[in-house]
Amino acid sequence: MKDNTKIYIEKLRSSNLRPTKQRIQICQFLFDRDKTFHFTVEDLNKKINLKNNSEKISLATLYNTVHAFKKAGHLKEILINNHKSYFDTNTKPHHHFFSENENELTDIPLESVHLDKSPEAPKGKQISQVEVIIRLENDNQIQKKIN
Amino acid sequence: MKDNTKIYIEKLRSSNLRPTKQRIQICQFLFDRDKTFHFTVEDLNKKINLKNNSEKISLATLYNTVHAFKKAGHLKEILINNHKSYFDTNTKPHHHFFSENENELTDIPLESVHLDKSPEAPKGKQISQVEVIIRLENDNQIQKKIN
DNA sequence: AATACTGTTTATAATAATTCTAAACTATTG
DNA sequence: CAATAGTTTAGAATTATTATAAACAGTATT
Repeated sequence: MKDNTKIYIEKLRSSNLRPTKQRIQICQFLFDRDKTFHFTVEDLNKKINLKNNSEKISLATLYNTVHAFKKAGHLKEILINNHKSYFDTNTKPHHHFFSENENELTDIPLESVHLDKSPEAPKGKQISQVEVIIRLENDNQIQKKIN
Repeated sequence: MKDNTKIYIEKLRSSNLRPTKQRIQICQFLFDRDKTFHFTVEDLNKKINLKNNSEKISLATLYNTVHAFKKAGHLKEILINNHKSYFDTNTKPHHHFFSENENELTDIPLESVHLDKSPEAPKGKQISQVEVIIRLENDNQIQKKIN
């Protein structure tokens, strides 16, 4: 079991965030993974405070930290439906599937979407981001059986 | 001053909605316009109840009605940021600019955006909608003056 | 037109996600 | 180690929305 503490302390320092024990713990929870992790703050609260037998991290701290990480570019906020914000450990630009039935986000790799036509920004504005959300619903069409 | 009342009564009836005076009034407010109208329910509440010297329409009714209209296909819900739902009188599929500074939506006509590559839906799912949100920020780059 | 039926409106309470507040605490700097 | 400035915390406040249940209003039936 390797200890990434130093790495996260560095990561935090370089973002002008003091490496407190809460932040380090959150880093480990969020970033010690192979796969991208999608979550709401409420998710994070449940999971990080259930899993850990150590002291609880307050909800306010989770909000603060997640926003600080977002500001620092370590998390991307994905602005989706139903008055919930989803956060994503994958900060590279990418697009999303959104399953309306499960209320769940999945990444779409950047390279499997391409826009060959897009409007210019209005005067005084510049494009800061282009986001494609492909909404999915359960396939309940009549299935054509072949056999 | 033409009276669209009958048209709206028909519209409501054909959507299985009783033509109540509140609903007719909301129809007139929303649909007696040339341009597309983007609004939140809170917006609608302020505007419809300020403008009118007639009796106030309760917030709950505005929520009910807006959702009923959405269900009936007369409004489109656009799921944007900050736990706010914007509604749009333009129900044709189209895309949006979202100005981060003003927190404001603008339509992008369908034909000025085109995807020439998009992923397939996962098994058991079908694509219900593709939405492109182009986020804008104020252009505060150094302006190159030409004269 | 009176009746009953059912959908609708309303004020208010409830919920959910998030932000604010102010006091206690902790990392950093000198 | 003391001063200071950033951080955490519980709890209150806020915002958008939905639920509730009583009063009300269209509609259909007679």
